[in-house]
Amino acid sequence: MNSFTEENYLKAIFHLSAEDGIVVSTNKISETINTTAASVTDMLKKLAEKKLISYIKYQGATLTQSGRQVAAAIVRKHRLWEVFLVDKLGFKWDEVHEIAEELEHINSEELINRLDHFLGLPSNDPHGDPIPDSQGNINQKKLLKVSKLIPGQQGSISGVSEHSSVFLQFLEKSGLTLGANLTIKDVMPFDGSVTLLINDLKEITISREVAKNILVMI
Amino acid sequence: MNSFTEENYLKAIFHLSAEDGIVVSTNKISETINTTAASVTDMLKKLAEKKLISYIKYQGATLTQSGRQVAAAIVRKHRLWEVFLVDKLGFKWDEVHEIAEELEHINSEELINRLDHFLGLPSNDPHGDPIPDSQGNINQKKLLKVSKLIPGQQGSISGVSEHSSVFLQFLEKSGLTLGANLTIKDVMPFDGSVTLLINDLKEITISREVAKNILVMI
DNA sequence: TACAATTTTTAGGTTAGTCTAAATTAAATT
DNA sequence: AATTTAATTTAGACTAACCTAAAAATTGTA
Ligand SMILES: [Mn+2]
Ligand SMILES: [Mn+2]
Ligand SMILES: [Mn+2]
Ligand SMILES: [Mn+2]
Repeated sequence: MNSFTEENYLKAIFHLSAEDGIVVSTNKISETINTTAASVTDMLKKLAEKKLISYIKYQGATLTQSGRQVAAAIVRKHRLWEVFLVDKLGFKWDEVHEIAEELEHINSEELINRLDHFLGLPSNDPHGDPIPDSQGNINQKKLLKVSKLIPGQQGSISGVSEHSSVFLQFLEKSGLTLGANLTIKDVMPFDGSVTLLINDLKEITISREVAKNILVMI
Repeated sequence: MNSFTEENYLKAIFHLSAEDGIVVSTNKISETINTTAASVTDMLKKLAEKKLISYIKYQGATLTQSGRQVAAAIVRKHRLWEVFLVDKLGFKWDEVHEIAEELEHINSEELINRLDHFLGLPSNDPHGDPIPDSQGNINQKKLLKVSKLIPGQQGSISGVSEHSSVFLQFLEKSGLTLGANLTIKDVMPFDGSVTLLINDLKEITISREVAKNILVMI
């Protein structure tokens, strides 16, 4: 088995390689996991030893088949637990991430499969992120940043790329919740702020920075 | 905060002092936690430093007020999660202990109180053990071992003092489940085995060893 | 291409939790 | 009370995960 720490490294590499391409640098990992680069180097050697990553000195790391599977399993658990916390225990979507960071390390196949059924085999977590299946496959729909849209375009909010509590609370307060329908009214050339209509009801203007972190399906 | 390891030591001392009186010996702890006595000594010093136990060299340890509260909180979490696993996810009572050993360390007051409500504020876990309240108070009813009963006496199964999977499966198979009504028919003088009637229906004979580990309320 | 800046690795240490073997203390037995 | 046995502690070491500071490699730039 892998330790909590090893699992967290694998998860970090998983998320970083999804975002940034394939090879993940020591420094990027050290930032996301909040350790020093020296510590990361130590761990990369160890994970390579265990054949969970391939690692070339001074180049970076990529997950192997088996490393990716381990990482996907952790992400699956994280997201299923988030669904549980929101759907069953009534937490808000901005309150569940930290708790899920702990729950994702609970080690029982049986548990997670029963939980999956108990929750009704959900395909997405409370933030719109797709839940990997038990084989680790992810079915990700193509999503667009609101900042990429032009006036007249429509879309429904299907995800966010920023998960901080303040950001999620802001969205909640503004009515920018998962599933909301957006129509782009105007994009200000000066700073890129976007004026849009939510569910054909409420007009709101958001900064480019906010627009970049809201993902819609067209 | 306390580490997983510290929590496990506190829990062990908690359970041992409930069973065996007050002062808990180094060796008893090392047995229940599966470490060497030397390791236990180290940890006892550390827990005493943190004022979670009082510890006298060569004498043994007892929980302080604050140590007992920490331990009770862990037991509360363990038992609530066991209820969740059985009532909501459909696990059998002999399958949940190991998973609860992991879940009991998840650190969120909010989570555990919401879980408590979600489960309907249960007062006992699937094995009949009482669930401490959020202040750490336990409301334990007086229970008797079946081995202490004499022919003619009646009682309902309200707990077990052995939690191994094999034992629980045996009970299940024999119809000796929580809530079953027992009438003592006969106690064999030779080896102490007990013949009893379950729910006025089925007669069964169990060894003295089994009888010692079934607890009834009269 | 040569030098500077940045990134990454190595070297050497620390802490928590564990272990074995030896020493010490307490308990039991003669 | 003396001695043997059992329980407990101490001493010394190990591993995982981390750190800082220094060295090495890579990358960017003049
Ligand atoms: Mn999350
Ligand atoms: Mn999420
Ligand atoms: Mn249990
Ligand atoms: Mn139990």
